Amino acid sequence: MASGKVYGASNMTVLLQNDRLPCSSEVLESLWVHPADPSFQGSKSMVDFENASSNPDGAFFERLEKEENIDVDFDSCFHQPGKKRRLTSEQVQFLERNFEVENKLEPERKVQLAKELGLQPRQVAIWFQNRRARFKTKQLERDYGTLKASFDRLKSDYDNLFHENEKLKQEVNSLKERLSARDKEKENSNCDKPSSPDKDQAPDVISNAVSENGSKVATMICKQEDANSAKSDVFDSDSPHYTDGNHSTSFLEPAHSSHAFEPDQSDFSQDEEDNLSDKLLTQLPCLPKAEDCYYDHDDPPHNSCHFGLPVEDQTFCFWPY
DNA sequence: GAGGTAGGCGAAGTTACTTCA
DNA sequence: GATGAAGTAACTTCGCCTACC
Repeated sequence: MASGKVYGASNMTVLLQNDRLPCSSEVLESLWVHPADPSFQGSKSMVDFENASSNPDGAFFERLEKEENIDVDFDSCFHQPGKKRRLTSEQVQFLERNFEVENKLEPERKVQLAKELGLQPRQVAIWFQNRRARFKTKQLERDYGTLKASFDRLKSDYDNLFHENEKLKQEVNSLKERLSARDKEKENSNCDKPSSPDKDQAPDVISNAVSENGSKVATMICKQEDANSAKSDVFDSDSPHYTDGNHSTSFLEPAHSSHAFEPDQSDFSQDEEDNLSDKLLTQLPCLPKAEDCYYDHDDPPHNSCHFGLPVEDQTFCFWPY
């Protein structure tokens, strides 16, 4: 008999742990019937010590003392608070099946289960309490995993967009430098030839620049849109969608916060951006006007990824309109 | 009907023990 | 065999609800 085997009775449980018990383990071992045993029948699976002890003449324990020639210390045998009495795998499986059906325990069901398992109703209640606690812990772990995966995905998206944004800023700076160099060159030539101003010169520069980088500029516009949508994906604890009772889905919903991702303007002022953008836009008929980039909130384009953000919330707006 | 009390239950946290690597 | 970590039965405390007086 392995130590720690469970001996349950309707009014007491006994832990056999080698030499810890003052009464004979062999005696108790012989009294125990494993639930898998053919003789296992409901509450008969365990010794009914309550009935035994309630025997009018105390025959059970008298017999125990006689046959084993031992001094049965009832209290020390059966009232050992804090001693662990592992449930058998059959008992656990039975309880698990019942837990799947209903994780709460009505009094009648508790008594019924206790009867069928040969346990005390209190043991059944405690098992259900602990099982609910374990279930909750597992559920929290699952929720955490889901949230973390979502966070990692968003963070990865943000990092990609951030780096792309940095690259595009560098390209804009480079275009600016070329433009100012060309302007200077033009001024010098104007000094030499005051009549014959070439009004199309600057646009040509832009056009050339655009022809070289046109696809990238267009990409820039789209990416700004993406940035806005990515921004709106960030968790917002103030979001009305987040409630204790319904947090399982809200974390995937867009948060309408305008300050989650602030554009980095440390190395490229908004005024500079605006000026350049004005120049670019006035010379780029191929690009849509800014107002055309935004849509009526009630009728967003199908391919849009704005999540219905109001225009004023779109902090990545690249040019004035 | 309002207020006090006892009992039951569940959640959360803890303790003590078992099992296993 | 000793040991630490993980699992778990049982306990404690607290809050809430209900029945009863």
